Amino acid sequence: MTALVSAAVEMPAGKPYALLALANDGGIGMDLEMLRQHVPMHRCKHAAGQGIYHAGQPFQAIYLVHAGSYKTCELAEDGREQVTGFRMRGDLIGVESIGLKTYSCDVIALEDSEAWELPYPAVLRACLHVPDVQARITEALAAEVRNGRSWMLMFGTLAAERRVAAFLLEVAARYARLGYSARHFILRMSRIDMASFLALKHETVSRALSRLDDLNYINVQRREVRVLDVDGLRSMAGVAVN
Amino acid sequence: MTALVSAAVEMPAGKPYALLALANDGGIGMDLEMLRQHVPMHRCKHAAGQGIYHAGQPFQAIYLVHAGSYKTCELAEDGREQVTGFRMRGDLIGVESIGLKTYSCDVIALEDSEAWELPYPAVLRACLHVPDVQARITEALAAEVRNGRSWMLMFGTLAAERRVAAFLLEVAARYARLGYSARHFILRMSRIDMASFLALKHETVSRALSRLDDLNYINVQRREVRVLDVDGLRSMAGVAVN
DNA sequence: CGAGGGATTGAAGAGTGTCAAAGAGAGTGG
DNA sequence: CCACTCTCTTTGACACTCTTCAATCCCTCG
Repeated sequence: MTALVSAAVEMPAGKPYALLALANDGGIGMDLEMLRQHVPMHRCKHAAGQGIYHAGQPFQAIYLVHAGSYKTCELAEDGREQVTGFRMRGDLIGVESIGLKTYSCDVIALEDSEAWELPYPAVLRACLHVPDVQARITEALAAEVRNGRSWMLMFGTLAAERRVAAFLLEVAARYARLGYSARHFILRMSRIDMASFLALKHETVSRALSRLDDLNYINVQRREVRVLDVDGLRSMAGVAVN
Repeated sequence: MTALVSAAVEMPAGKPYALLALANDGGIGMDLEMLRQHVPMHRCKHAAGQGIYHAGQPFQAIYLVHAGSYKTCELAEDGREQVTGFRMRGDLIGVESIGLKTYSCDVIALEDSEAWELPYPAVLRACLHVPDVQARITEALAAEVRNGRSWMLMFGTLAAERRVAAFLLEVAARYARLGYSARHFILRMSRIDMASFLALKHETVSRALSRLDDLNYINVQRREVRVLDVDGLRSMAGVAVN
């Protein structure tokens, strides 16, 4: 059973990709090979739970997720913690710290994952030699700002259940964009991480998922999700059903 | 009384400034005069309630707030609405829409205000001729991403009262950065806008302010705020008091 | 096989939201 | 200049969602 599921949703990490995508805002086209000529890319593997970088460490590079998935975490002085996003294949990590001496957040692998390290000085040099690199980064950052604001809209206007529905639709859309099934997938993050991101408690998330299951909008068993009624989810998330 | 207050907190809009600051992340230094040589800046006045631009209109320019204040609003397909930020003198507006054909949100004046329009094609040209312009915009965008994430941390981890306390401290800090009093200021936005931004209802914001008043952390009368106990506010907002 | 973390579910309580009413200012028109 | 209107704000009472605390179950990993 578990093996079957894995086969159905496993990511073909070896498949080459030519898009540099960021967050949830569609692919940002850039010729990876051209970039590679100017920027030495180091492959970095991370075990589940391991960090790419932590807040306070010197900012030296940005990262491109190659396989697996990561969470970004914001930390407060008094110990409060907040998951601010999840990154998967094609997402850029670390751009939020551009302009700072040190990284502003933590990035932690949710599973065994791999990211490519792009030393920032080399990226800056590439901006001068490779057309569009600078513009792409700018647009990617703008997309990330928009992304954050659309999550604000969700937090501010949707109740718990609807928030969870919106989250599932977003996850499904991201899988679809990567070429995987939007109808059947495995959540990479724990209920606790999901709850933190959604500004809820993990029990509330669990209950919301159970209720979506009861409504036959989805079928959920621990981290495995099957979407049964996309329109039901959409109307719940406040998205036009057409 | 009202006149006295106005005098105490009025903004000397005529005072020239040499910093291009964005959002809440400190000033981004840039030589405005040098920029002006390459970018024609049109002064745009907006009456209270009037919009600079609305979601869906063609993206043609970014704006630099010169006087007054604005709110940015995100809109959902089903009519839900969310205030995502407040902008004041020195803040850049419109950068979130870079890379799009149309603006992604609404920007509305909270009072009679003035913004300088910077046509985006001219800004792009300036990037080629004026050193650092591109880098400044990139860093400003990165700062905006960080800013959004720190608000996420606040939403996700602070209860209503503490959220309001954090908001007041942030407003105070912004006034201080502009050279005004951090101890005595006028909120430019309605309780409803404040509540939307904080993901609360306006009655809850009103009650939270009343309670902060009862605790003698602040003194509030409609939109006029006096900060009496900064440390009290800070500890409530989860910020180190030292 | 046991240990431990993650997930689910229940019951009770706190914190916000909702609904309603009333007061205070600002702006308008007579 | 004053009365009037309208919006914004405040406050109360009550309802309800979400959180808290707790117990149980399940899966994974050593």
